[in-house]
Formats: sequence, structure tokens, C-alpha cells
Amino acid sequence: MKNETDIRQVLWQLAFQFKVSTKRAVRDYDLPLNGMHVRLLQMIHRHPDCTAQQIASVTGRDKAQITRVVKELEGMALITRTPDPEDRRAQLLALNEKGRGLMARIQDAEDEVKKTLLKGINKKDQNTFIEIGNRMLDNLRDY
Amino acid sequence: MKNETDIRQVLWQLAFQFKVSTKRAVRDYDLPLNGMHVRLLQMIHRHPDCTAQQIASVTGRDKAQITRVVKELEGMALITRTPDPEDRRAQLLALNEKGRGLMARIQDAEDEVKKTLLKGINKKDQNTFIEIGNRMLDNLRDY
DNA sequence: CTAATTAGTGGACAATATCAACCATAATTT
DNA sequence: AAATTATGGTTGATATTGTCCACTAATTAG
Repeated sequence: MKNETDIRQVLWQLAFQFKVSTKRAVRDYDLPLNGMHVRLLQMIHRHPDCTAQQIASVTGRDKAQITRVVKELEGMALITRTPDPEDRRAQLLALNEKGRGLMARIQDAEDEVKKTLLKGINKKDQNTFIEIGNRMLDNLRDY
Repeated sequence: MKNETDIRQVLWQLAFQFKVSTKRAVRDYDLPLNGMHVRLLQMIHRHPDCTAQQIASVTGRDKAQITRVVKELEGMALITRTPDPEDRRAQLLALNEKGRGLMARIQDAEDEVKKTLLKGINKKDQNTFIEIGNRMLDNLRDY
């Protein structure tokens, strides 16, 4: 049963396998987190004082889903939510001490996946892949 | 809030946006199918007389999940399951008339997504992307 | 033949996604 | 200023997708 190289198959499979690998790595590091936790922590890590709405908008996810994950992260005492002084509806998200500590370990786990993923693929090809992938993303987004 | 071009972000986003677009296209065509239905129908379409186990193995999905979707597809009278004469545990999957008809419409819906996805990306780049993507897949699979 | 594998099922549940209604605040209109 | 509309966030309900485990029936290996 050979594997046709249709772009849809590649995207579908790559997404799934990547998710599986990441999940396993996170579990191997004994981190009590699921995929969404990890992604949101990374988001917040990279964009300190972002709001839930910004995350929802950038990722294209439903804001209800973001709310729930954010609440779980707060429940785990990994992030803080402080009301935005500029807009009292919004809340600024940031990692706290514990969150930053966990983040370092998440990085380790994900770096391993990344290393596996990119094994034998030179920097130039990696950049080409990312560049083409981003163009595809742009195409889908303004669809 | 700029979008860093980390390979993980690209994969995560691409997978999600692609899924959303496909879902919408399928819905716009009034096809009463979810994502898994579509994927499995395509699999069966391309690999007539494959078994559930083969699909599970190739895609990396849990076989229980495959069983359930296959049963739903059979319940919708889109596919047939015939016992494999070579191995009476296994069942050969194939599209029936109705399934083939639906498949044609799925193709139309997905072709639109594909067209959008690949807009402005030349054949060479497309092939490069697929080729690099497959190498990544190989890396993850024998991880 | 007995033991170990394999194909498929079913149950239970976790994780992810979607949709609509809702509250409080903010921005806009009149 | 009052009324209207838009926005950030929350909650409930529900669908979809993914995972783990135990189990049956059939096959294969020793």
C-alpha cells in the first residue's frame, strides 16, 4: 500500500505525526500538560501580556476554547491574568515563575522532536519549507 | 503580535487551517460527512480492497478509531465490507456505487481547497514542499 | 497441538473543536 | 447623555477526534 504524495496526505500526516511525537516527548518529560496547554504556554511565553482574544485571532481558534485552556493554566498556577488597565474587559496573560520553569522543560522536550523532525534536512531546505508553508497559510487565511 | 516562523508554528497552523478549510468546503457541498469520513473514503478510494488494519498502520491511527469510522461509512451505505477469502479475520473495504458518487463530489470540494492552498505557488515549489515534508514524515515515523 | 500474533470490536474516556447565548465594558451614533 | 452597536471574555451544550484497554476469532509459529 504505497503512500501517494498528494499535498493533502502530506499535510494531514505531518500534522498528525508531529502531534503524536510532541505529545510523547512532553509525556516523557513528565509534564502534566496536553497539546493545547503546551501551545498556549508557548504563545504566552513569546507574547507577554497578550490577551486571549489576540491568541484566538492569530491562531484562528474559537475564543471559547482559548478561555478554557487559559483557565486551566491559571488553575495549574502557571500563568497570571491581570486586568488590562486600558480596557477593563481584557486580561493580560503572562507566565509566572512556575510557568517559566515549566517552559524551559517544554523547550527541551520539543527541541528533541524538532531535532528528529529535521534530521538530515539542511538549513536551506528547512527555510524553503517554512517559506512555502507560510505562503500556503496566507492563502488559506484570506480565503 | 507578529507570527514567528518557527517550524512548529507552521505545521500546527497549517494543519489547523487546512482542516478548517476542508471542513467548510465539504459542508458547502452539503456533504453529510466529517473529516474522518472524508479521509477514509479517500483512502478506500485509492486503495480498493484494503483492510482496516492497513489503513490504521499507514496513517498511524488507532485501529479502534478506524473500526468506528468504517462502521459509520457502512451504516451510511457508502462502502462495502467483504470478508477476505485469504484471511477470515480481515475484511476488504471498497466504495459502492453511492460511495463513488459521493467521492466525486468530495473531490470537487477538496480541489477547491487545494486550488486556494496552492495559489501562486509554482509546481516546482509544490514538489519541493512535498518532498521535504515526506522526509520529515520519514524522520518522525522511525523515531 | 499449544502458544503467540494478528484483525477487528466495544467501552470508557480524554482532548479538541464548534456554536450560540450571555455579561460587562467600550466605542459609536444620534 | 442616552441609545445602539461592537468587543473581550465566559459558560453550556454538543460534535469530533484520539487513546487505552480488554476481548473474540482466526492465523501463524514453535
